[in-house]
Amino acid sequence: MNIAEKVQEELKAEVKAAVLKAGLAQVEEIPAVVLETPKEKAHGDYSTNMAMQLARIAKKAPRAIAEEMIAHFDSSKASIDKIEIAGPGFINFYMNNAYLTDLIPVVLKEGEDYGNTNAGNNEKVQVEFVSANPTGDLHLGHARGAAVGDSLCNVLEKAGYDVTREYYINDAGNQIHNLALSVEARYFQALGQDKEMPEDGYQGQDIIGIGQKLADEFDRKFVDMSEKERYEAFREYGLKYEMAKLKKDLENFRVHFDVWYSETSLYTNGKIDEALAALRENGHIYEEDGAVWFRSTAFGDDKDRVLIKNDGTYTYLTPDLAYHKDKFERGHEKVINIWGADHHGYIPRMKAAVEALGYNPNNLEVEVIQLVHLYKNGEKMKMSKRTGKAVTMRELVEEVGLDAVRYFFAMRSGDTHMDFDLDLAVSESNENPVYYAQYAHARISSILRQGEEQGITINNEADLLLLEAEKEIELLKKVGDFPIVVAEAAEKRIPHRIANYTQELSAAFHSFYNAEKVLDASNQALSEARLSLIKAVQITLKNALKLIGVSAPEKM
RNA sequence: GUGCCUUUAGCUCAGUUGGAUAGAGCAACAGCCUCCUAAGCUGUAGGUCAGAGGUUCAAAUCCUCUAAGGCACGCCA
Repeated sequence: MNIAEKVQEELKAEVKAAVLKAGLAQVEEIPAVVLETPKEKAHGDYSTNMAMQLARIAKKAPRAIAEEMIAHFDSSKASIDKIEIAGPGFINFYMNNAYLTDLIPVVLKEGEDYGNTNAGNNEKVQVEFVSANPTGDLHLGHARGAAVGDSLCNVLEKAGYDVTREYYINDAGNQIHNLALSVEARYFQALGQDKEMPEDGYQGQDIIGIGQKLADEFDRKFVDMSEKERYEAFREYGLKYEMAKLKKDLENFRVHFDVWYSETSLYTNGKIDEALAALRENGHIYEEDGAVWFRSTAFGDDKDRVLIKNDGTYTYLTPDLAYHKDKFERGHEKVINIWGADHHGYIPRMKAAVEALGYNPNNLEVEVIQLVHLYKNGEKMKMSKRTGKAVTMRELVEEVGLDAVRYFFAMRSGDTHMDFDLDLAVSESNENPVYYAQYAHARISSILRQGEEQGITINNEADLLLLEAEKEIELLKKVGDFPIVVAEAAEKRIPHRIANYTQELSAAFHSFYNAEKVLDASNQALSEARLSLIKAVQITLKNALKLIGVSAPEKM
């Protein structure tokens, strides 16, 4: 348990003890102790609303209850300096902040592990994200999903969950069929022959590129093949090419997957049949109009869903539910899907399927990522995937820079519609929030370098109790919050909380930097203590930025 | 028409167990570099938390209704 958490736990225990000693309520009546950090510094370091919560149980006025509680407080036990009653009945605690200096050696020692907790209890969590069809370039929406998904995975890992990152490759359905036909058309076109694109073909530049590449490399080799052979060749080549590109783009986006799960494998290894058999056995399947249906309405869906079309092929849902069955069979306790907003209507049927297959639908969590609108020169940019006009993830990164893109997406909760201001993201100025945190890191690095030049370095014997200025204490508190923030972000699946935190921590540092000088040749002891402090800040900031996939530069 | 998401400062957004005077960045205004990076700091101004009811000691937060914008409602994926 980290230090800040420990202090809070002690305090909570004392609050509870005081209620009991004052005879205000029975043990089982006491609500969970809520400690919060008041927005106003004047309201102390922590406050609790216990007195107000007890008003009904103890049948007394909140302020009177607070009085009695304070009378029974053992201040020595929980590093409390002063207690006050305020407002309608808040009890404010002013802590003895000496404990905070204990934090620094811990951070320095843990280094990149600082912030790790076992809040997740090693729970096995599988996160599926991006999972874009391998039929074209990743676009803006995928970039957001990738950024949010990756950050969430990082946060979960740091908070002690056992995370598997997974990409579901839709390599079996209609879209691959269309990909093959699109490649074929582009190939013939590259050879100067007339060939129309299929109706639902992929118009993207990259497919034109494949056609050209095949023409350059193999010339007329495919023209002479049988149609079937040619189709198979293009299908395979197109898929391989697209997947390689996808993986590379994601690597360049600092996103890594543990498992690339092939939809086709569900066909070949019998998982689809197994899933269908399981549903049939449980009586959730019926036939009508020549099709096989899943009675998903029995599990809260608004209509039943076709699993096998009357032409004998599966709908998209069928392999996907087999995939989800497999996710749980592999022992994942929680399965998290990160889906684009355009798929949100799909959630009830997948939850229904999970339940029908015998699993708890609450263990399937779907995080919906809302659309991104790109703005340039104050105008909204129009885009369409069908015509291949969408801005790709690669273009976005090239234009804006990776750190800025990751940061912009990490800043915002995934479930809000987002406006992405290209001009702001591109600007290398104080208008761009990504530099705020990076600049803090670079500044610290610079001070540490200069300290070494001046012979003032971090010293394990430094007297950290010298750190008592207001800005120092605030900065230390922020550093101490980090493990709690990570755990909260993980539990609530809100990775944007981390981006938020980097701003808070940076703000505390910049403010400290302007108020106090770190390197002071005339005060070696204080300089050493402050060096330790900023080193701890640097470590924390770097760890936080790493969680959201943003680099921590030494110089800017 | 039905379901889901959104609506908070001029703009982009935090506010995720209901708490005290609703916050940050940008934009605006006024200051701060003989001093560790001014991509910074300090201060000022800026709000009917879309609207109306309700729940309670207390609501931006929970419930109901209304409005506006977005997305989805396929034997497509």
